Amino acid sequence: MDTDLPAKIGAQHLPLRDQVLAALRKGIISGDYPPGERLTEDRLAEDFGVSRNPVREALRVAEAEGFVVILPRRGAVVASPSSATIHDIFAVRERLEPLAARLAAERAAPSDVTSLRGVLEQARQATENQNLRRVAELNSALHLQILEISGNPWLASIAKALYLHVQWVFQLTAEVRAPHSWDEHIKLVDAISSGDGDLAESVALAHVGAASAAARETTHG
Amino acid sequence: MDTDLPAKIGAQHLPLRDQVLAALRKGIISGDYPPGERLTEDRLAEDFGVSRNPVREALRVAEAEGFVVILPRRGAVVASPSSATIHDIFAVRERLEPLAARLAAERAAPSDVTSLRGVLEQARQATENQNLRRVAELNSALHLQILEISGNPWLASIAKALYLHVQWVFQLTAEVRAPHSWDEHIKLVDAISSGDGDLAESVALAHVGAASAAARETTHG
DNA sequence: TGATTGTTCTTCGTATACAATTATCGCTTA
DNA sequence: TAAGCGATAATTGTATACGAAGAACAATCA
Repeated sequence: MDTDLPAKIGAQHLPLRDQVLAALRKGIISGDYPPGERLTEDRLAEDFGVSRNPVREALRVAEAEGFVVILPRRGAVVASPSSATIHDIFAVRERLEPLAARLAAERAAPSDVTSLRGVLEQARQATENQNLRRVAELNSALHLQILEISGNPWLASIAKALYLHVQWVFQLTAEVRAPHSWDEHIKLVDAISSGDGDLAESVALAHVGAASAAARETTHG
Repeated sequence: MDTDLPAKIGAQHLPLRDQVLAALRKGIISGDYPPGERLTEDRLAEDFGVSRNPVREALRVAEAEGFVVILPRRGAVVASPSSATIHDIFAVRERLEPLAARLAAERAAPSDVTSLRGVLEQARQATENQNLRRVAELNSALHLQILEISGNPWLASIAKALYLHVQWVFQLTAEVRAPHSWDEHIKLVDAISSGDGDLAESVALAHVGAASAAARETTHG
């Protein structure tokens, strides 16, 4: 109800509900709010220093996005992504990310390719410096950028949401695959910059497939 | 605030926000709230006989689902699905519905197959009776049922949302393709009941592809 | 032990208030 | 008449309070 708000949430000019939603997503993905944790409206309102109204609106959207489960009259709890869930998500990603790669290959402007190669280069450096956190960030950035380049907002938005959930689960277990997935990323960017949609699609499929297999091992193998 | 609420929204025991969301979706898809229409909170609150709070929560979710666009400090307007949008949606559906068909073929229980064939039979009768509205309903039911049978909730939820948008756009233009799409539906159910995932996937791809082509013709051809 | 009751916590919805912003409309002026 | 300007109205964004209903859990009683 007073000035501790910007400190905790950031002094943007976005509606509070959006700031709360962003903070909530971040808190959940980071493990700050672990799966199963009860999220009472009062508690979140206090955590973020806002009233209950923006919290409630943020919770509804978080539910639609699959981050929380709301039981009527009982409130919200952080969702518990099971291995079944992660398997289901990968099944969808295996269809969508190859499509995104194909579209990206067909539509990428030279500046897009330059930008993708920039990410690859930064990742190479981060790998040399053993900065795994940074490598993971760049991994994410690369995928999201390809989604944007695809030029299909529905595809981008859906795949992005799925990708967020994958990040969430992997952060909770422990990402191991990052290092050698970069060979695949290089091939993927090469395919996109070549403009060969078929090639980009098949490389992306192999890439997501490998990630999916690794996920299976990590989560219940 | 008084007793005109259950009359307009239905006396379910769901939270009002969910009832409002359902009514809002329905109003938008039916064309009751046409694209571009301003949806002020007070107006919706009056329409549904509730206060602003449940309306606001419903609007946030409707925005996440792509039915309305919310401009900060300026309120919500019904989204305007352009031909670009519908093209983008079909591009995604062409990947997801075949996957759903494959999974359904691989997992369908005998009761599922019976249920699907029941829908087909009802559709045959409705077609004989020239009941086009009913045919459209059954069309929708068949697709949604296959999504359920796929057993992948993420896939089902995403594809369902996309399908709703397709229905919306087609209702606004005028569905013509319904009659001869039922040959394809029969083939699809046959493929699913045969348990042949490859076949089901390719039939579904052809089916969505045909719908996509028809959509292109209708919307800007 | 097992069923019932009662207490407490929380959500859900309503109502209200008010600041900030945006839209509207009439008025002035060129 | 057309354009620009300013006052006014309408709407959102946020906060707060309150009552009702439901769920969980403990205490009571048969």
